[in-house]
Amino acid sequence: MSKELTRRRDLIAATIREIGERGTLGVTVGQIAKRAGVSPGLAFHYFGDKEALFLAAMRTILRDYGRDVRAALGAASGPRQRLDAVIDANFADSHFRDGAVAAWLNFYVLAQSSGEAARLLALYHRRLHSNLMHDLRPLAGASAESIARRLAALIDGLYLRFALTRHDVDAGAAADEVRAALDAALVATECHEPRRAARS
Amino acid sequence: MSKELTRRRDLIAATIREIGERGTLGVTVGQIAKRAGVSPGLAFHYFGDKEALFLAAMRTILRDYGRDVRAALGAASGPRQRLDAVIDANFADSHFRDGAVAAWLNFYVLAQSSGEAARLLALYHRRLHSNLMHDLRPLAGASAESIARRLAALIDGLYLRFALTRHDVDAGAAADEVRAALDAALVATECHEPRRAARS
DNA sequence: TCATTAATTGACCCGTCAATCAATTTTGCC
DNA sequence: GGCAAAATTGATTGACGGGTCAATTAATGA
Repeated sequence: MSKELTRRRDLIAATIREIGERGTLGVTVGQIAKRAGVSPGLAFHYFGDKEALFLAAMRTILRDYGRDVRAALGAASGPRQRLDAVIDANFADSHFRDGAVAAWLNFYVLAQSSGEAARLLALYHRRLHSNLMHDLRPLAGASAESIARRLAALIDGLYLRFALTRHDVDAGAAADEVRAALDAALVATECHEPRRAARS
Repeated sequence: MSKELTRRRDLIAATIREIGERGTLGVTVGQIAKRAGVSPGLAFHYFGDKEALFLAAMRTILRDYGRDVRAALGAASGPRQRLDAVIDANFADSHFRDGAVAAWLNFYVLAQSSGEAARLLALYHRRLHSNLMHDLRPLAGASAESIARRLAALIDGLYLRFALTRHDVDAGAAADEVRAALDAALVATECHEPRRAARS
């Protein structure tokens, strides 16, 4: 039984690394199995088919992400610190390591045609949104909803850009950009009522 | 000779639609050719291989995007109006129509392993950035650079989210979000350091 | 020790698909 | 009409990859 868990873990890790290396979900199950030091048949034995293996890998990535966020929140106190923690967690090294980036990109593609992938993606969206809302509400009141939407999209967009720009992937800089946007949004709501958005 | 142009156009249109329908670059050249009302061989005759066909399709999408932006800018006057125009153009219907969304997602995946795709993507990034900078400089001065980076990422992130969320793809709402972010950024810079109007 | 079960292998099947190419049709031209 | 060049076909090839499965090996335990 613990043998099975080990195998599953190994295969999932191999899936992420292999996709990360080749950049595409078009890697073969054989390549993944080989990297896991296992025969191709075993991957099918444990996961059924290739898509299920990939989705298991994404579930692992999302679980790790959730763990990181929770850990960061645990060490923070007060709305602003907690928001910073969420932002930092979204650009933690673990999200750029291995093949997480490539996995995410392929995940987006798959989410268009796979109901399960779409479900998982929606889960991520909901989690991020509710994490932001929790600490944005006390700071921005009625504007919280709109700010949360913007921050979430900004996080995704920055992740995309930083991930796809070969040269220097400095995750810290991305987190700073989000913080700057958050500052601007908060200052703006305090300073003066935005005409188009909700009032604070 | 104009026959060739017609064929190329048809094949490119078919590529975008086919990818849009299936969601993946994993469509076969045969399917694309069939949709274009042409034999598979012809696609290879004109484009060489599948990747070249797809990149030609992306070049078309980017060219259309550039055209939209230029048209919108032509009808605008003053920095703020021009920024609004750029933002609107980025969420014009044409970017969501057909298979543009699916093409973009697969383009991101390909940009990881194809130099040409990466080059094209960088071109898009540069264009967007310089469009934003042109009219942000007079409005935000020294903050322009950072605001432009944030707006560009926000645009990408919102596009992703709106594209991947089946239910309500209201592009206008996305544009409003970007405008709200722009307002906040400008208000924030004004509040922070009440400054004289710009240099350019 | 040996029998039973679980884990694992890897050869194999079968469909698929990118790419080729010889053959055929169409076009353009005199 | 008739001829050369261009356009187009679609059958074919060769490789490849997902998934299966019968056979083999390891673990368990009495």
